[in-house]
Amino acid sequence: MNKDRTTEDKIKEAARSVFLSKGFSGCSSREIAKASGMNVALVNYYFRSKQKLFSLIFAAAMEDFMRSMIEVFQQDLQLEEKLRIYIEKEYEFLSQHPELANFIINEIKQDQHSFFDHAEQFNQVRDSGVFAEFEMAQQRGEVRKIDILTLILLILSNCHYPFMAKNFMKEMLSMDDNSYQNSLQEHKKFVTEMLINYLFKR
Amino acid sequence: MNKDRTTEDKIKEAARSVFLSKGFSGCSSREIAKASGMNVALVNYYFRSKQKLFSLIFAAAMEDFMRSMIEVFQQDLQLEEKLRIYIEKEYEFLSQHPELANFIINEIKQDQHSFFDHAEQFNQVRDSGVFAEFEMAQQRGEVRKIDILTLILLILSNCHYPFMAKNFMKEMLSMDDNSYQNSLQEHKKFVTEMLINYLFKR
DNA sequence: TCTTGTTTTAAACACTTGTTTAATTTCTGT
DNA sequence: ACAGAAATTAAACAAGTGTTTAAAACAAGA
Repeated sequence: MNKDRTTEDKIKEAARSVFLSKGFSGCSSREIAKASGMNVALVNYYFRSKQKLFSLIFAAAMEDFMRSMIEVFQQDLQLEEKLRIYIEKEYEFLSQHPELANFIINEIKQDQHSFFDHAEQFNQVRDSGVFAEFEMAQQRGEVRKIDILTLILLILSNCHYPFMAKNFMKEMLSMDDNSYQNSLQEHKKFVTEMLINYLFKR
Repeated sequence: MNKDRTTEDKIKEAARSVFLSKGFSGCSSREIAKASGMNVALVNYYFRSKQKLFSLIFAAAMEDFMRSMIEVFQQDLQLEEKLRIYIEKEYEFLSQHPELANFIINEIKQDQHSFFDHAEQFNQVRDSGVFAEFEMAQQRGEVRKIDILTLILLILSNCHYPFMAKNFMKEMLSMDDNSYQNSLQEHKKFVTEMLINYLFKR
């Protein structure tokens, strides 16, 4: 069991929740303070500035966001299995953190002069060797010949977008939240099948 | 040749540019004024409020964003041709308006209590009859049996996400803007092939 | 109890926000 | 040239912004 959450943790949790749903420019320090039950001065007492607090939250969110990719790609598995498991994990994870994809993609886009470094997670993906692995499988004729960007885009598009465009899709098809979430479970199967069919020769 | 752009138009163009790159909450009235070479009072003189100006820009952007979908789906073509042409048009359009997908998806997401109505464009999509057409083709056994949400998601994911995640992908794969744009032209072909292969039986 | 350091608070700071005012300039038709 | 309307401006408004200050409340060890 946990001890009482400290004030610092309460603020951090509130900040995460507020930042993720509204973005850095969409909320104020006072809103975060109020959401945590504290006042503005405490936010800066513990974290020095809104920007520093945000950087903290963003870095943690980035780790979460990239975890399944890094973990699965590093495992010793057949490429096809890696893809299956990654899709499974990503849908499961994003179902529980539906705002994360939007948050990361947006804040990276806005981060004009690279305020924070996303380098570490990206390096881990590159260093996992999965790209080289894919290229070797291409040479053995096991997988379709496409470039790495296309490969990653095919995968991430179909994993991230369904969560990022939730409200857009809900309004276009007049769906409620529940049936959308449920339908995504079905969608996951089609995405998996389509990608495997397309990428792997048999 | 155009006459001189009026002040109203200058402000509207500046507003579009600023709103699209920073979002509603990411910019100020004064920033828009400055970008148009005018001052703050003029912005409200012509458009009454930041919110009203934004609604105007958003509605126009929404029309642009949905145009290819509506136009192509309404045409009298085979389903497979519709898909081919839609992907082609969407990539061409988003290449010229790379910020649009992000803008629409985000502002709809933030629009908690449905401030503006996106209903019209969505209705036009539904009224195009393309969904019923797809379901009939399913019954004739010409296309794979999947629900409409999955169909639309498969298509939009692969058309929108590559533009929405541009900076994210560029950083992950250490690419510059030029080579990314070029690679997307290749990507388009793979997406088309994959979707057609998967959806249509032959 | 007193002291020292930490945590919390209300208040203030300077600056930005969206919006409005009232005065001035520019235009237009007579 | 003049009058009335439209366009433009600088300035002001109240409210909100991120951040800091200085005092108060609290904790713990002597």
